[in-house]
Amino acid sequence: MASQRKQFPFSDFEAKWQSRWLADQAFRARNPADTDFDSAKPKFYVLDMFPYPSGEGLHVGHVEGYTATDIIARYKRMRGFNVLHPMGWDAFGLPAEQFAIKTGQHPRVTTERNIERFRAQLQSIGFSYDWAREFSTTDPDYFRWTQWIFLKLYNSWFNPIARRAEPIETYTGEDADEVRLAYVAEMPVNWCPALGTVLANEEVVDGKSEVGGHPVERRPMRQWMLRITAYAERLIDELDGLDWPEGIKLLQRNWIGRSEGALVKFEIPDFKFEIEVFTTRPDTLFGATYMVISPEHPLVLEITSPDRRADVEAYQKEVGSQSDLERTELSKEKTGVFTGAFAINPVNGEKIPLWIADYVLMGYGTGAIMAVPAHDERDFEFAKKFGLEIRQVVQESNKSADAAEPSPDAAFTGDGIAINSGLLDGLPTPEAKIKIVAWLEQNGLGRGTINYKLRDWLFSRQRYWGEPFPIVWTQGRHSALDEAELPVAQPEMEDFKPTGTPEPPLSKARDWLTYSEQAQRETNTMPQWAGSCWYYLRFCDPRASERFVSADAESYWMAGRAKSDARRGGVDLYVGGTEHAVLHLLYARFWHKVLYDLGYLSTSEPFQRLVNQGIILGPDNQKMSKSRGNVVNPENVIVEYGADSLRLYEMFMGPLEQMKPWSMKGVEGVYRFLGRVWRLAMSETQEGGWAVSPDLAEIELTGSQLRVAHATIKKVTEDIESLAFNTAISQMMIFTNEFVNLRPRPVAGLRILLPLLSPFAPHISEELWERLGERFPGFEGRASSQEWRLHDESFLAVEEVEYGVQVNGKVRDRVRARKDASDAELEESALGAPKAREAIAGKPVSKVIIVRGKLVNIVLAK
RNA sequence: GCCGGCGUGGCGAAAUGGCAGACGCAAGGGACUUAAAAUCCCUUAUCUCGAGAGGGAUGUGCGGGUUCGAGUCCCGCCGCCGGCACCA
Repeated sequence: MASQRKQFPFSDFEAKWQSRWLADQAFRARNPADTDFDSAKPKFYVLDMFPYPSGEGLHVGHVEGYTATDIIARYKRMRGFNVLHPMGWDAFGLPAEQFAIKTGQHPRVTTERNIERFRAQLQSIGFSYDWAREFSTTDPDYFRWTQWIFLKLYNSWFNPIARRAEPIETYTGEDADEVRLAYVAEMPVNWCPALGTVLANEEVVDGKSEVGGHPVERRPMRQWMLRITAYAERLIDELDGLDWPEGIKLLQRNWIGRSEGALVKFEIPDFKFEIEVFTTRPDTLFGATYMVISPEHPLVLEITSPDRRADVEAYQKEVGSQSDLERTELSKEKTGVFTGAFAINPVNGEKIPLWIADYVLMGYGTGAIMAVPAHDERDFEFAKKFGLEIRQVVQESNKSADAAEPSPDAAFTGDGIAINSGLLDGLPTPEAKIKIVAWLEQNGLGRGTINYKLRDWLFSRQRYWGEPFPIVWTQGRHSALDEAELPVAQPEMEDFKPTGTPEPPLSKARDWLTYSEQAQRETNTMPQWAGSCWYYLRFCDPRASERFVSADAESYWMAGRAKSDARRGGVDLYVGGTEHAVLHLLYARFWHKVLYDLGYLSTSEPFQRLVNQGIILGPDNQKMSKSRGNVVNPENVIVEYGADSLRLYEMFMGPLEQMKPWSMKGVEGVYRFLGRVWRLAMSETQEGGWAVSPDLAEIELTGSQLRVAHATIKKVTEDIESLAFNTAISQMMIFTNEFVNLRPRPVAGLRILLPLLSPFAPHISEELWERLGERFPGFEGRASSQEWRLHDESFLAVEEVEYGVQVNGKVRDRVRARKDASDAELEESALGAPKAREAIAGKPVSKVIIVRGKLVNIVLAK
């Protein structure tokens, strides 16, 4: 293909337009504080998930989402919006650090080189970013404010009454360190020896690190945590107003994992205390025949009777040595041991045995459960194995009492009618829940509560290439640095390899470590998520030096359409991959809410509308991967077919959100289409160059040409609004096919087409617009700076419409009718159509249904 | 196992409950050309009747249902993809 004659000389003009756009700052967005700011224009903030600039370079998956947002950005500018369309780099991260360790080069060097390459690649596709706003999360001017936000978290607490974050000074309790949104805790964490760092739960997949697939073990370590659990409720509730895919909202809801239930106190008679359990089925309390606590529960050894001690300790040891993967092995049989202790079931005073078992997790609820084997599958399995009593207390509503008598061979976990349950007998499950919770509360034995699966966010990493914490330690106590001391940069180090122990690499920087005679710096760094948690805010005002973003810029760009509801606002359109459905999007929402609570932001949600682009598969319908050798490099596509073809193809492949395979033949198809657009305006000269076509003439568009033109304006406009780019392109193909063979050819067609095409294929549109302007009037300025033209409905009207004639729903014939034909006329002409008459075959017609402009359905009597 | 999403020609796909397959790819035929490339035109869901012109039947994963009318709505399955995974 490369050797073939080019359809159009894209390589002669694509780079030209790219450098003109840069030189002219053509896509510069003005802030309210700028002198040339136009306050009459509405704003539109359209954002991409900024890339990690890896050594691999840009991927076709990046191009997909970035092209979609670029079309929107260019379109909105033409519709008269003040458009913010920025790009930057999420450049802290493990790959750069690991590459640096391997090669001995400083991560800053490789990071800068990768950024150069990414920027050049993005510019070679003609994206209309405001490059004056570019920054990297690794810039000290940026991470200074990342650290500043950390200090805000550190110096705040969540007031459960007001349900929002407040400055720590408003906390009246004894120890502020217990409630800070950023805190230090000794807890079991995911330690990855191969990477030499701890990882967040979210970064561990199947017991292995998400990056690199190295084994991860659990070990207790002292770590920085962020109290995201305080926001669990709001993070769920405030999803409601967002224009996000329902599936993504659901993923977040499930991740946060809200469960309504009750905390119930079980007295341990041999000791002075009670153990509390969380249950979602308090209505089954009468069926609780034993109790299980997690092997890691702090009270285990205290309650264990002397004769059971050896067994219990052995079991704890066994469980402790297991990896997460082994422990959660699904097919695994239930294990556990009896502690020798008993608990009292508060509803009936029964003494029930207290076991430990690894199916009860310390991290969820209270780390203790009441076991109701008749109505919980796990408890059932456990009870069967260890011969514990199974007592039925809920009866399936549609079964008779006798049928429920014999011990069932499976747990019944659905709703039903309470039986064998004293005061609850006869009540349906939902009512039984309410009644028993009220009873527990009256008797001080428990209370209704809501529990969340979400855990606090493990926020420290043992890495070099990340934001250092603005924290110093003095005699074992942490304290915050003053804001004036920011940024805290990493020290220059020769050796930033992991230490092989949980000691972070920064601990090797002796001079840097020493803050003062008494105080030493915190040596952990922040995770990569930190930088991406607020970059969309910085884009509003990337050079702000007095504040993380100036208030006027923030309130302008993040404002919502509906002034009545502060929540509705933020980025107007955010496009990226589903892989960030829970992590980045949850973390960013959390930070945003904290900053909102503290009064720094004007909206409580960062991203009003979210769209996920689908994955692009290799030509073999498999996920692209180096090992499969099916990776398509966008650079090669640009060389062979040009940037416009790449953009257009990725939008033409299918619906944006759908997964779809790559096809080079498909690229050639849109490339040929662009060739036809080119030849609409240009003809080849004797010398093999191109000149404005002599076939072009100032002639009036015919009625049918006007109809196609306005149908195209309408379709393209509507389809851009609904992100249905594939069908917008189809319509422009129809338009082009209509005009390409006309001689003479009305130049007016190009005046309509080129601006429509310019958001999709900006280079060719600008080039043709400019060259046509040398011969014809009406091509002033640039294609991309024309006002977006709207269609005129009157041109779409047709004189005569063809109707399908159905008999009993089957098309038998077709008739033509005047546009304004009456229903009676339509019916008459349909009944008279020869094929229809044949199908009717003299049978009586019971009714006739007319769908204006479409069809007539003749329904025969049965 | 639970929760989502998706099943339409040879392929990517299109279709406010209203004539299924627009647009593109591939394939076949033709025009132009010394020839090729490029370009342009025609055909192309499946089966079937017909010499032909032109008909007929079937068809949106499978089985039911609602409706004058279902790819689209409802119920029950099957398959693929994604997420969660002992969360009490």
